[in-house]
Amino acid sequence: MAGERGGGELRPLDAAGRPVGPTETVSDLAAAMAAREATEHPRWVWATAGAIYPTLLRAGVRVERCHDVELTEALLLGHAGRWGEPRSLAAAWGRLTGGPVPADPPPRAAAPPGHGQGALFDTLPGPPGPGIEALTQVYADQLARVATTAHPGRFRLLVAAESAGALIAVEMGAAGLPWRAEVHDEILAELLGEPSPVGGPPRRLAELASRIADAFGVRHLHADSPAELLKAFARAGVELPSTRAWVLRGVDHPAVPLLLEYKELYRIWTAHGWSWREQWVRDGRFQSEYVPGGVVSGRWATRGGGALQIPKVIRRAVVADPGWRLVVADAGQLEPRVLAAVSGDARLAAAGGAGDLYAALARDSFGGDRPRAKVALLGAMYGQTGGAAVPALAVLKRSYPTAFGYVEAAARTGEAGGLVRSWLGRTCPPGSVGLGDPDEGPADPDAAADRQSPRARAARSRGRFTRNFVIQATAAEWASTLLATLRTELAGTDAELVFFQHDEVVAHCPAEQAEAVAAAVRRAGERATALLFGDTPVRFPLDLSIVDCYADAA
DNA sequence: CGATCCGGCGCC
DNA sequence: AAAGGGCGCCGGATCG
Repeated sequence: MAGERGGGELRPLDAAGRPVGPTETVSDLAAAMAAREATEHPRWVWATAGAIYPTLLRAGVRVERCHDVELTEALLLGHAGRWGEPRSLAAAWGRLTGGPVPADPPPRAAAPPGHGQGALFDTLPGPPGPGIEALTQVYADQLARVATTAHPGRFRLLVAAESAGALIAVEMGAAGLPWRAEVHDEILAELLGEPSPVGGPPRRLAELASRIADAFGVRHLHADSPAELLKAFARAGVELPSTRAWVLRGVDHPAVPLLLEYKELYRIWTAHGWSWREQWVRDGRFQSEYVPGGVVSGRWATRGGGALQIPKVIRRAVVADPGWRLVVADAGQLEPRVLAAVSGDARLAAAGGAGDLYAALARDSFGGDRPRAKVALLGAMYGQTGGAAVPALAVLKRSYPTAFGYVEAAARTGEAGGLVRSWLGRTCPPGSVGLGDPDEGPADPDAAADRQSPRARAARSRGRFTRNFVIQATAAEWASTLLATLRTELAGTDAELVFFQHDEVVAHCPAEQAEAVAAAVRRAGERATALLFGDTPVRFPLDLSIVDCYADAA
């Protein structure tokens, strides 16, 4: 329990969360924790890693394990169908004791490196938080609540993985992703031309903008304004529902290819251009902030810099330090493999034992047509109802009824207003009642889908969400279990985890350790599979690359 | 004027 | 191949 000025309180607990010794007040919490870490390897129970671990890391203290009360509270509240209630230690304490339940503080804004980073550790001495007694009792209560879940063993794994994720997120944020500013500059110059000295669009964008205006026969056109574009197209006799790229691709007009290029480059300029680099890259590292559990499905989110949306062309700027390597691991076909494992469909599981699940599926049931097999499986997991996927979906339904039934059941539950859970017990949020606004809806009244009532459309949308949730959330669990295991595996090496994106992890390590790190990633993948699914025939192969540059990863 | 919504697109 | 699930972030448009 952290106090002011680096002091704090410590209390030893047993496995059930009962105190087994007196509370000790220390003046240097980091030092006291470091000492115990070295000798006892405890699981630290604290309100939340984000509030204390950055300070500890800065003091040179790494901890092996923790129990994150806030993240656990969120998981338990969700499981109990109480999504959205405050999750802080103080709130949990209030619910436990019948005291006040404070609202959670609003999420902090992203803090670019070197600007207000202090918010992470120089916390203003606000009102004193709940004391160590509250922490102890809430922890014991959480353990008891976990034991009452449908699958306590799985939920314990979920809590452990989520808590480990909280540690990794802080460490990864502190490490940063190796980033070569001069390479980034070269990419930008190549794509965009020279930056404008006055801060306007760079040369190639300006040229494209004027050519687009020419193509419409006007003097000026705001090419990044959808409204203006729609008007311009309308004047040219082309009525469009939107200016999305895939809509434009079907339009025959001389401005279209220019616009598509403009959109692509404009995005890079605004989202990952020079000013982005100045804001987010410091001392050769892109420093974002990772938020485990930031997405309802359990995927991580990030705050700042759009770390999970780095365009592929920009990844050339991600380069290992001299003498170091990047070990990049990507779990291929993760979501269909998850479906194979959780559904208990023996035939699909057998296909999941292959290195290429789609190919095996195609051989088994689609006459060798791999693209068709892929469309069918993706369509089943995302809830596709139209287009070319429909006949393929029928094949899937006939040949893999158990797997098909699994996602269908999740969809039906969602459509009926029910909740679904991941394999380890993460629960989807409830749908907002009355979501379907009768006024809204696509303009075209002839389209069959729009003849449905808004209520029915909302229900179908909800069904697609719950259908996907059971897969996406379980995939996130597999990935975070891998990550937690990998972190333990790497404890004795110089490797640092520097990036994690849903089903992909990047470690940065001395070249001579790269093979060992790659082997550790493989072991971590096998361990994650065994921890989640036990003795399953489904394999979860990893595409592994040892590279200098992220863009060179397979 | 700032706050918020929306269209659009990057990633998985 | 089709346009479906999850996000964060940008600029423009609009609201108060």
